[in-house]
Amino acid sequence: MVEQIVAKSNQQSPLGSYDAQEMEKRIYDWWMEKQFFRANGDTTKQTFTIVMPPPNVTGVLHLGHALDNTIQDLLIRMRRMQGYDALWIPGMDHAGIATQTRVEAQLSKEEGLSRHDLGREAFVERVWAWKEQYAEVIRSQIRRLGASCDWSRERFTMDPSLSKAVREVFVTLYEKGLIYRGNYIINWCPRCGTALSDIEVEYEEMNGALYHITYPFTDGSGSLQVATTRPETMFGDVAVAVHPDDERYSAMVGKSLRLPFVDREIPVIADAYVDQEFGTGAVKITPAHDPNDFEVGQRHHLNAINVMTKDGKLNEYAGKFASLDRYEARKKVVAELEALGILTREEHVHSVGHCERCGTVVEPWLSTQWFVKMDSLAIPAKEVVANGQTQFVPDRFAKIYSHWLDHIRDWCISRQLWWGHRIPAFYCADCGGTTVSREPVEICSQCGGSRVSQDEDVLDTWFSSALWPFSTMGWPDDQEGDLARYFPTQVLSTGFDIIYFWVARMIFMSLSFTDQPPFEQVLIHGLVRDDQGRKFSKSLGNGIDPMDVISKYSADALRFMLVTGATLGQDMRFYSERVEAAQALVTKIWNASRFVLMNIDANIMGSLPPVEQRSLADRYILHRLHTTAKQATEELQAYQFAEAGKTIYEFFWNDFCDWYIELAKVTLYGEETAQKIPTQQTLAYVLDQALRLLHPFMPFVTEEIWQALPHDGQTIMRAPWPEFSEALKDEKGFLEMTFVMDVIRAVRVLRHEKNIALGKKVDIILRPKSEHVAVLRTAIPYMVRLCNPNRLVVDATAKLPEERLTTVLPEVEIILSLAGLVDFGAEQKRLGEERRQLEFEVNRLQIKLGNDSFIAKAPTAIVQKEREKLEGYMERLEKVVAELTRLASVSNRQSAE
RNA sequence: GCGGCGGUAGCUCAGGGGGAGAGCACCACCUUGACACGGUGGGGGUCGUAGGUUCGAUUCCUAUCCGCCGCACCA
Repeated sequence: MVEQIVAKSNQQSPLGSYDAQEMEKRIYDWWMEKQFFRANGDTTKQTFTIVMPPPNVTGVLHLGHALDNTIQDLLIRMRRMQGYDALWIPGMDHAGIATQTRVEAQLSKEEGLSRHDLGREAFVERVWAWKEQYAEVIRSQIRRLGASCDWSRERFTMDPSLSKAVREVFVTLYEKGLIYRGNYIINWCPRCGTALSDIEVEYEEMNGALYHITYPFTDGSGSLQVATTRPETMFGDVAVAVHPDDERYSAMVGKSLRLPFVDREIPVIADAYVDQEFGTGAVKITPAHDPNDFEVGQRHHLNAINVMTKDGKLNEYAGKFASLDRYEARKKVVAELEALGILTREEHVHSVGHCERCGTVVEPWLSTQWFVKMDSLAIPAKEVVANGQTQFVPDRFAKIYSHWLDHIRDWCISRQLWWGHRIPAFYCADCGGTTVSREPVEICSQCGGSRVSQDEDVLDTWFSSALWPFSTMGWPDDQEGDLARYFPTQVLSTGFDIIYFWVARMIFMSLSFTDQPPFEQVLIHGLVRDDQGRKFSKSLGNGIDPMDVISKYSADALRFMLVTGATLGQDMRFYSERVEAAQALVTKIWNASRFVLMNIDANIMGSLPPVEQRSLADRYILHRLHTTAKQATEELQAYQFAEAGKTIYEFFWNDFCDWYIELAKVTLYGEETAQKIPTQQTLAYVLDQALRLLHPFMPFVTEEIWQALPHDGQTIMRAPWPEFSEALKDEKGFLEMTFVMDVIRAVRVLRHEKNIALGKKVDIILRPKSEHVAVLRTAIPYMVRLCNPNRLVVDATAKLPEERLTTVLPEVEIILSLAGLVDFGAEQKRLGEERRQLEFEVNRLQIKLGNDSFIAKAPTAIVQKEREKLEGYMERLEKVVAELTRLASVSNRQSAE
């Protein structure tokens, strides 16, 4: 017994007008209040975990963060709906140099003070205040994006427990001999006043000069010319090197040269490092200011003379040039050497290292720093990627990763900053001993003296970031809770620019301290660029604030645009037109949902109508829904976000809105009441399921609509993900409806070509092959609504009127009849064109099928398919030719009259 | 120098051995009771170039040109 319910077409929709800003805020607040983001620890469920790459507390999020977070949220939401205990850990990074620099700039601007004026303790307090302020800004931005991360587990790299992890790792590595302190040449940023690691230096090609300087021999036997780009470092020269095989210089090896200005005697040495072809073939050796020279110096047991101060000025070793800035000094040195007639110059392009943070030219500088010994750590890190335990997506990034590890050098981890994790090393003023300790040290471990002080420096920010996947889960203190349950994580999503900085380091640290790689898959996405393909940068002023985009459109639209804007690993351009297109989809979903809500009765649940009550259109849309769910799920699980977005988009817009809703109107607005309930049920069911598929892309609008629909459960966030069910597969219904749709489309095309407006009724005669008669008769109500016939005849042997328009589909002839309106000449021309095209296809296929090697070698399925195509074309051609023949005789008769 | 990515419709991008797709833009018609951020139709591409493999190449291979990006060297 089916209760008769009449659709109330004038019923007020529970959905009002679409107001993204109000709605998105309200829904996010509600989600938070209900704690839907919390991983619940349900042990009957499998876990799915992502740690969010912690944004720097320096400032605001950009579109790259928005993309990264959307990808993660998409995955987390899908997995949560699939029944996983999904955990997404948010947090922030203290970003040592960057944050300190920002606070220093603010301090200088607002109070005219330097950090030294304030003192370390007071300055660090300022940075904490800054951190609190920006952390809140960043949190609110992440929320506006709709991120369903577990805020109850938010972490900061300088939280006490994470700081403890840092000390634990440092001390352990030290004890294993993998962390050491030493006097080595490092990259120094004179502006930031700190050491940098190799990867914090960015090389840039610059126009410079290669200077040839003549150094005289001390014995008066002439001179030797060296070539250098950095004459100002000559005060640190301790030798001149030539290649051992270089005959020009072989007699000079072992002799002494006199260094101009400072009159120091330096030897000529032979070292294979020298390239005979370059410059003069003689290199001045300055171990304190060039990494290669440093090595040469070590090999030859030469002293290293540091001639520069921390801020990039020459020191007392430079004699009268002391206290000059390095570039000022270069000018003066060059001028004086020129005046002495012992310098010449040639133009020279070379690459110069710059500080990644501030752009200052870095100085290779000899100083005492802490290092991580990398060779042994790199081996397992390479191995887990090589053996597939950890996969990069796209996998080409694995090569970049491995290449880096193959050529890795020790990691300089000390930074001469105040903001960060203070190095847990303590030095004794009495015995000079070093104590490295997890806890504060009062007494020297070596001499028992009490005059100990902690190392002034802090650790590289990336040292703590490297521990993020496990330090956020309670390591080292709590290894039974989250760590045991949620580690290792499943996916990491990040940009290719931090594969070395972060991804590689997390992998080797996790392997060292948890014996597991930190994630199964690493998704690498490209950069978001501006509409001209340029990087966003402050200097270009082309930045786009994602929050502005959300304010103008919606987070749902921004998310959809970002995540469908490019293939993973590929850069994308940001076009507001594309956000508009995404917004159009959001609006379309909204409006279609309003239609559904207006047309279903209150007690219609989103359950399916019984099979026997389903109309052809119902069967069609259900089949499409389930193939869409299958395809989209596969695509999402393969991280093909753009493809998945497109799959769902096409289903929703083309199949559901353009076709199904229009077909549903036939029953909803029709007289046949028995069909109304199944139609309503189908509408509600399909919309519900489609919203679930869309939810990871556009969480807000889907939640809002889902709440308005009849539903089970509290939130769409935890509604089960649509599964592809074989029971709903209905290939036959799908093909039959598709056939009907082709007929409808053909009628519309014909009407359009002949300028017969849809409002004008015409007689329509369909002459299908006998096996299609039943389907077409069933579909008469659809065709009545969508083709607007005066009279509609479905009959393979229908008698045809003289005045008619014909179009031939593979299995059916379509005839429009309209007395007095047919232009026989124009019709001949139109069908002539149709014939031409059909002949072209027939010809093409005949050639193909006439090719013996095609028949012999192509897969039989392909051959079969081509044969069927040929058959179809030939049948159609035959009918078109017949109609043309008829038209010819009619027009002959007419002209004869 | 080594390696990678990209070159497909006017624009932005998918796709990928069996006569090429989407969005936007464009043209025509349509204010039909969810939606003009809409509907119905339509035009538009020798898939960078040249070879090769193949029955068949836009897709695979090689070379080449153009654009972009890593890495290394650079006295």
